[in-house]
This record gives sequence, C-alpha cells and structure tokens, in this order.
Amino acid sequence: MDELDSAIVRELQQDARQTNRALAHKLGVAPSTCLERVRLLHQRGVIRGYHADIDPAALNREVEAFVSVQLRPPSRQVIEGFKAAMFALPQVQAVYVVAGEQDFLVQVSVPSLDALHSFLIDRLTQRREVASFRSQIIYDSARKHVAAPLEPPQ
Amino acid sequence: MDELDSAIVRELQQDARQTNRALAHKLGVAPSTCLERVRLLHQRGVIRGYHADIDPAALNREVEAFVSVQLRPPSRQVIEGFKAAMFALPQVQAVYVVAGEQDFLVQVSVPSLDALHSFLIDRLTQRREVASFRSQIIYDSARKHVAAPLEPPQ
DNA sequence: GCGCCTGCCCGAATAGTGTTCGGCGTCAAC
DNA sequence: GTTGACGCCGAACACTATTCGGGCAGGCGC
Repeated sequence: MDELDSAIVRELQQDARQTNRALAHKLGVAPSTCLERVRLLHQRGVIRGYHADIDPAALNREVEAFVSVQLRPPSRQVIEGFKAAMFALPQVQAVYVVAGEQDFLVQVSVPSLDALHSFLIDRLTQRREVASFRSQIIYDSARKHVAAPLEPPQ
Repeated sequence: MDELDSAIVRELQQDARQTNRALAHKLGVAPSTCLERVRLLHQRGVIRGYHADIDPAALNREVEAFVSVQLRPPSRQVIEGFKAAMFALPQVQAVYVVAGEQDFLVQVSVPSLDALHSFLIDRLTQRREVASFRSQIIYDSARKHVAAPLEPPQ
C-alpha cells in the first residue's frame, strides 16, 4: 500500500469507470503497471467492488430515515435474526449493530412518509423482539465517496 | 424509466465496471442500444457516478461510529456551518441532518478508539454550537449496494 | 566492490471493447 | 393507407484491456 496504490484507490473511488489508460496517465505510470496494481488491490481485498451511485428519487425513494431500535433480549440469536430480517426488506438500505442505548441503526428509504409509517408499524412493531424504536427522518445529507488513508499521528 | 432502464441500473449498481457488451448481452439488447440508455440515464441524473468500494481497514480506519449531535441554537446558519465544518474533516464519512431529539448524525471512521476519542474532544467538544453529543460505535454493519425501484402499493 | 537474485516497471502486440452512424421496423396519429 | 417519430440494430473504426518478454534498480551474500 504505497503512494501509487493510494493514488489508484483515490482515483477509483472518485470515478470507477475511467479507463485504465486515463488512470495510468494521471498517475504517470504505464497502463500495464496500473492494471497490475489494480488487479493486486482487488486480490488483496482492498478494492471490494465498483458500484453505480443512483439518485434515490429515480427509484421512488423520496424519504430517507434512520430508525434506531432496542431489542429484548439483546442476545446473539436475536440480534442476528433481526439483522437478517431487516436486511431482507427492500426498504432497508443498511443495518448497523451499534453500542449504546439502542442496539440497531437501520437506514431505510421509502417513497413517502406514509410508506415510512407503514414500514414502522407493519415491519418493525410486528416483531416481538423490538422493545422500542425511534425514527429520525433525514432532512439533508452529504456523503463522501472518496476516503483517504489516515495516519496514526492524527 | 422502463424495465430496461431498471435492469441497467440494477446491473451497474452491482458491478459498475462490467463491459457494455456484457451488460447488453445480459439484458438481451445490442451494445449500441445499451450504451445509449446508459448515456441517457447519466444525462437525466439517474446515474450520479461510479465509485470503487474500498475496505476501510486498508485505509487505516478500523473503528467506525455514528455521533449524534444536538446544536444550540438549531438555526440555519449554525446547522450549515456545522455541516460544512464536519464534512471537511477527513475522519467524517457522512453527515446527516435529521429530525428528532438530535439534529445531526455524523458517521466517522478512524484508526482506533483513541483516535475516536481524540476526534470527539478535539473536533466536536471544541465547537461552541455543540450542546450535546452521543457516540455509537458500530460493531457490525451490512450495506446494500443495489436498490430496486419501489412501487407505491408498498 | 562485485555478482546474483528478486521485484517492479515498461512497451509492443493481440484480442477485445467503446462509440458512431445509417438504416430498418414498429407504432400512433391522422 | 400514409406519414412521421422513435428506438433498436449491426457493421465499421478507433481505442482500450491484457499479456508477456525484457530491462532496470535495489538488496543481499560473498
């Protein structure tokens, strides 16, 4: 993971579809060198995949929210089961098992506030292991698509 | 946004680097047709970009957490300023302005628990507009990279 | 210092791909 | 039935990915 690898990772986070030649030219190396580096980054698991970023509105998902959930009992079995069940739902974008008062953070995206309400009372309240939940509608968000390596002297 | 567009979007969410020919072959259309569709999806803003998914561990980011923050006063100026300041920090992955008890949800990724602590006391506590905050360390997470269009009869 | 080995990078060659463009079929309107 | 518009197709050409043999530098043993 030298300087060249970092640069490749940065560039591909920014635009995963640029040609290998363009990438090589930007970094000042030969295309064959660049290709080999990318292949190794893949093999080492550094690059996990390439994904298109889609406008949620185009997928009829105008409303996004975080739902934090407390489970009872918070045992391994219950947590794993709940995680799998949530992840299988099409409205669910991401599931986070967290430390704190709440056990789960579930990121959902739905067509409308009505759909969010339906989701909460049909999919969440239904489940007996849900002790309590709290939903936070997302008014505005900003996500980074490119993360740089951090150094310990941070 | 017909069936073919949806299929293209689904495929490119799954693997943004597959060749246009492979994509066309999967969907049973000519490469030229497929290319034109992709171009239009871009132009319409449906496809916002293509990004490599990188293992956080490779970027020296072993610890991830959500930090929920309450601001005082929660005015537009304060919110916008805080959002911009957080987003500029390298440890911050995403910023969400949310409804509820807390005003902000900040997703951070850092090398260690120490680094998280440093971030909280150096970058967050420092700011006068931060009335209170609560951090939730992420034990486990699962994110979807492909989202399907939702229909109103959901 | 000298020679050897290893690892990395390069450039050329080939196979495969992106991209353009003229033409054709289908459908709807009139 | 005729016309126009739209979208899809396939061939052609330029460009790109990918492979592979060779060369260069750095490190190590002697």
